[in-house]
Amino acid sequence: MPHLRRWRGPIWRPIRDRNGDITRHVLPFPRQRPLPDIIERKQGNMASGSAAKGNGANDAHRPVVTRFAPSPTGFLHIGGARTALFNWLYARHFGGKALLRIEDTDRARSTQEAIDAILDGLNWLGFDYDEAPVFQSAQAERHAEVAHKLLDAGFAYKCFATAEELEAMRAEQRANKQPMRYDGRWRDRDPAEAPEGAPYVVRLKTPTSGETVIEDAVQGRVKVKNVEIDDYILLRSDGTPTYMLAVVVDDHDMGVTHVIRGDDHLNNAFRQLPIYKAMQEIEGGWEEPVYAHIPLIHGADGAKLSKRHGAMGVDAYRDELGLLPEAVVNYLLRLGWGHGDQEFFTIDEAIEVFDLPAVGKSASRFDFKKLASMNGQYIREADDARLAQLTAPRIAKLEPAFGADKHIALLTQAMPSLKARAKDLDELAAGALFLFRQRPLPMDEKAEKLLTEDARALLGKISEKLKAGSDWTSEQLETELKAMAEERELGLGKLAQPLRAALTGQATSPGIFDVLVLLGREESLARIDAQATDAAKADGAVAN
RNA sequence: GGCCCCUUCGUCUAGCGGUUAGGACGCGGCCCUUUCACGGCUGAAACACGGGUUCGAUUCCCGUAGGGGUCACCA
Repeated sequence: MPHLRRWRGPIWRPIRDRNGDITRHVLPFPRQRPLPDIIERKQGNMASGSAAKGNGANDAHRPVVTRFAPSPTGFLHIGGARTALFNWLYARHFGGKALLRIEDTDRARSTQEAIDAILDGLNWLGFDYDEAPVFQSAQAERHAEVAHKLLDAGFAYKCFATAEELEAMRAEQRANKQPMRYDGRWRDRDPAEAPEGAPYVVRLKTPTSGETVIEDAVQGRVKVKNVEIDDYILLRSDGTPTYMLAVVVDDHDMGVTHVIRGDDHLNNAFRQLPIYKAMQEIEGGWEEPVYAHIPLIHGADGAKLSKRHGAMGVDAYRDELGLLPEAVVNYLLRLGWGHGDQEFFTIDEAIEVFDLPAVGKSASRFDFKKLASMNGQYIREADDARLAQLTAPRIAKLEPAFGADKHIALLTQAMPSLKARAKDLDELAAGALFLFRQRPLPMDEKAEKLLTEDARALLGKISEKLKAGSDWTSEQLETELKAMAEERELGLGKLAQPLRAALTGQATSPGIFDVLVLLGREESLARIDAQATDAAKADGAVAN
């Protein structure tokens, strides 16, 4: 038996900031805490002398801080949504902080539209964050500052190689089947040898011997030889920071203790660690985070989920697929993570039991069928009024006569019998449509088939009988129609199916007595009479 | 190609040396039934392969194969 809970609606939404030329987003949270709080705590840790000892298991001495760091070059897709979920759950589980950072250092590819979509998506899924989101682009000066500290302390150097030069280098490496990486040509060269005023990038001086070990909270112990890590770029020739520098600086400045992200970043961790180590040496207080690289989600065919591969924005799951956010979250939770045989979790249960050791190590495929099934379960458990609200706009698109204000009550009333038959909001809308159709009622093919001559004659009798009846209740109608079927030695189905066709224009619908009651006496009789063979038979639909 | 990661039913997963290898989605059957659903019961369906370690491997180790990720002045 599923343990379901009413989903609480969004608690926050993006708003625009008025000062400056950049439009910012602020999350109006109650949970906000001032930044100095973090800084003090971190310094306290330093003083206590508990040096960052590799990235062991969860460092109990540091309150958990996680972050979700999407780059706004596209919409929030399903893989990002799951990363966000895991980060959020982990923080909530340990009573820590969940933070959000927009990785918009690539100004050319970042768009406001994408930022809005991401915030909107997170909002829809129900994730709240403890501080206003950090915009990475706004930290550029800080990133450069760190780069210069690295430079001054000899952990980084200036590289004057031109783009053409590097391309030639790579071509040669490719030709010789050598690993393609920067060869460190400016690592030990005197900058004075560079042409006067030539542009340069700042590269990190990574260790050339030994190996780096990461105790990943999901992947376990992973080792990489340091020769594999090249001297990558920290600062571009225009002085702007690269992603590799920015993540580390921002994670440090935000006090992030647990970096939970897709395992496409696993290799990056080995490149980022040297920055922590260098900065730790330079100024201290740069404790390495715990890494948790979660496996990617693949499409149904096993290939990486991409834009053209079923990786729609989460808004499409809401708008186009008509799914409930709690179903999407629950499905995502069970992709790559398990808790015994349990399939359904309320968000509170998820917070209660979620932890990293139960995250699997292998990639998983996205299965729409299972998502749909889960969504059906959640629809059946969902509040009727809420479902009516969500369904109304979809009905309006199908039937112009539908008006939410005047029909919402009926829709809500019908919901209990409608929702057992739907897996998403579109099916709900389709199933509800007959209630709001105008006469003459359109008949689908199967309904037409049911309305034989005999059936139409029978409808006439039914009409007579029902007109004579007093109460228009489910019980009363059932009694009358069953009695009628018995009199005529017919199965109830012989009676009910033509009736259903006349009332709904379809061969399938909710229970016939429910339909009768929902439609009401007047409308029901009108629809029956429109199909019944009467004295004057005007073939087909007769408007009343 | 170098490096890194992964491998239980078709799919998502449970299992953490000894199990009739469990659950869920999907699929088949039956029941319920006025239709369609819902619900209930039930069936078919998996440890990639080869070596070790061990009294005993799905489980631990090493290979092979297959899959994935990553190698930018993108993030």
